[in-house]
Amino acid sequence: MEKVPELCKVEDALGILVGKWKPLILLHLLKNGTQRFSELKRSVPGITQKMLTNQLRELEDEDIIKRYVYPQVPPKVEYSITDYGRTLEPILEAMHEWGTKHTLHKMEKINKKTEKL
Amino acid sequence: MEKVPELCKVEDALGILVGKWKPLILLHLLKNGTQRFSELKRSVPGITQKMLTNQLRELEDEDIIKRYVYPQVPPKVEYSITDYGRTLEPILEAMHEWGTKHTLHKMEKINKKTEKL
DNA sequence: TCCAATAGTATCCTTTTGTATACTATACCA
DNA sequence: TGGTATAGTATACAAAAGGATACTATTGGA
Repeated sequence: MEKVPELCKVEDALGILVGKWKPLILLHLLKNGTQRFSELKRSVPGITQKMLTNQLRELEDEDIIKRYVYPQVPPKVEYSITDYGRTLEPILEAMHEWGTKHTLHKMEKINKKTEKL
Repeated sequence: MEKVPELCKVEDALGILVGKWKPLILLHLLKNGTQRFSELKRSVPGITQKMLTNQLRELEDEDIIKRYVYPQVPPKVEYSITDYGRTLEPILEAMHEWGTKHTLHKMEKINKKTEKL
C-alpha cells in the first residue's frame, strides 16, 4: 500500500470546492479570465442571482477569487481568480479527468444491467 | 492560461467524495486495508452508526468499496477499497497536499488580522 | 434464564443548502 | 416622467444532509 495522509487535510480543499455551483464558476474564471457578474450569470445557466452572489462571496472569503467594483452606475463588478485560487487547478483537473473515466465506468455498469434483462 | 476542461466532469468525482465522513472513511480503508464495521466506527470518532452505514452504502453503490458479510452470529462485515476506488487516491492526495498548504495560508491571514489590532 | 456482542433499522428532529420571487439604488436616455 | 441597465438584498420556503435515540436479530456463554 502507498503512503496515505496521516492527518486529514482533505476536507480543507473539499470544503472550498463544495457547493452546487463553485466548480463551474471556478472553471469559467480559469478558462475565461476576468468576468463580470452578468457574464458569469449567463455562463452558468440555471443559477439564481442569490446563489451566484452567495458562492462568489464564499470563494472570495477563501481568497480564491478577487472582486473588483467599478464606482459607476449602473454597477460593474469584475471577478477573477487569484494566484492562490489558481493553485486549485490541479485538483480540478484531476477530478475532471477522473470524472471522464467514471462516465465510462458508469456506462459499462448500466450496460451490464441492461444485458441481463 | 492553461487549458481547462470544456465539459464539467468535476462534479462526478466531487459527488463521490462529498459527505461529512467519506474522505475519512476512504483514507482509513486506503491506509489500513480491509476493516470491519466496528473498526471503522472506532477509527472515525463521533460518527453515528446510521451515518457510517449510510456513507458506506453510498460508497458501495459507486463501486468504491466492497462489502463482505460473513454468515455468522454475531455478524461480521468487512469493508475494503476496490481497485476502482483506489483510482481516487491521487485526488485525495492532491487535496490533502493542498489542504496542508492552505492551513499555512489561513494562519498567515489570521496573523495579519491580529497584527492590526 | 438472561446478558453481551455485532451490524445494523426505524423514527423523529435539527441544521444546512438551495430555490423562487420580489424588491432596491442610481444615472442615463427617450 | 418613466423605463432600462447592473449587481445586488430580503424574505419565505422546500429539500437534503446530518444527528440523537431507541430498537432488532441471533447465538454462545455465565
